[in-house]
Amino acid sequence: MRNAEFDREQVLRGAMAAFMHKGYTKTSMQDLTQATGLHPGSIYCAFTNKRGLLIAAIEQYQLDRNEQFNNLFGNGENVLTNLKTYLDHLVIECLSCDSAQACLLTKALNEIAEQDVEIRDIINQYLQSWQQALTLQFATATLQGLLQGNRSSEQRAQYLMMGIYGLRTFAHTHPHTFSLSLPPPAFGTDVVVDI
Amino acid sequence: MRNAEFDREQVLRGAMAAFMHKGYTKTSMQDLTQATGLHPGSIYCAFTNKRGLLIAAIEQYQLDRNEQFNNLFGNGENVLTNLKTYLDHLVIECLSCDSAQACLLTKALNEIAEQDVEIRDIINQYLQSWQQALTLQFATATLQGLLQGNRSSEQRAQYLMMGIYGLRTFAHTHPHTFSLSLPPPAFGTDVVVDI
DNA sequence: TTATTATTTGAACGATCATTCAAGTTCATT
DNA sequence: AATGAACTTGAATGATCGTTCAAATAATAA
Repeated sequence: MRNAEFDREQVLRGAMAAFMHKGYTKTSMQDLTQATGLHPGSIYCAFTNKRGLLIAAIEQYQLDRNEQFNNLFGNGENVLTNLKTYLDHLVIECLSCDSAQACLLTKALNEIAEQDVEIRDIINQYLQSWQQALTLQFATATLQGLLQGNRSSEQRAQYLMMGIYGLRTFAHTHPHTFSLSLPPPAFGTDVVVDI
Repeated sequence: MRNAEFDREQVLRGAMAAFMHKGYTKTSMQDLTQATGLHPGSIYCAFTNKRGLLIAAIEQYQLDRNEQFNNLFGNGENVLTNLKTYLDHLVIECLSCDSAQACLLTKALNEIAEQDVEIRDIINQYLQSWQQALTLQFATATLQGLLQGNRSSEQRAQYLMMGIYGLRTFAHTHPHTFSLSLPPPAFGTDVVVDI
């Protein structure tokens, strides 16, 4: 017997960065050997495929985002405060303007959703669980009497997801002048109570 | 002398469809010869490049969208009514669930923005002019006393663009059950007055 | 009609792609 | 130490990619 020499998470984060920067199709195996430090044979041994590496990278992306989410909402703070800081972090991330500003899930969804149903379903499942986590936060806020109006928590979460999608694309359209131009209205600090 | 035999618009619409369906990188020249009816040599004679064909297709897309926009807002109707039907059309288009539901501009922006600055700038210029057209509509509505609140027309247009981006991505995430699940709250008929 | 010029055709090209595989290496087990 | 299974290596493979080009064709101008 013999164990793999590489650090799986480190490899997957390298692949993530490559896929986010160039997109799936344009990222060559040569790019991936450089980004992961693995030779082609090792990649195929561990992940079957270039496609398998993408799936594994997407899974790791989801795990990382999930941990980040739980770290933020795991404290006993006010739910609305947490939601606001969550959105603030998102806006800041979009402002940073590097290739990591794109969400690997939506980026991959845009590129290959129509070609690969299996990957599309995986991505949609992750996005759905993300939305459900937001729904749970809204439900908690409602129970604590922090929210008004008669919209359901599901609706609020769904609408917030749409807003986040829009924010990310919007950031793409303003790669340089995002911070100089008008900040997206009602995002960051205001949007939560508006919803 | 000799003129081209093909119908330029028809060719570009075929290329548009191919690029929207498979994305730029995954659309091969073989796909394009089939989608346009042109042989490789003719494509290179008329558009220089595969890249040149994409740029021309994007331009045609913008022209088509622009004409559609002007047709809707060119009547003397109430501006808010027009805005509402505009969004209704957008929602219906997203519901249709074919590959044309994606906007070629945002799709190309997602795929190659980071690799090709020139194309990114072209796309952003088109999106910007689209946003300015919306700004003009909001300004007209404001002059007619149809809108309340103290947000500027630029802010409203910017926010609406973000909403449209979000709606399109959201439609991607609900390819089958979009109409069965909750319709996106406050979109279609309500969002205009909310903004 | 003839000369000229542009377009069309489609086979061929080199480059690059994802993938394979046989040889070399390493470590857990005996 | 010897064994053997799993991982690593990186050159080789066939396929496909975008692109080219010389010959054929067609339309305009003279």
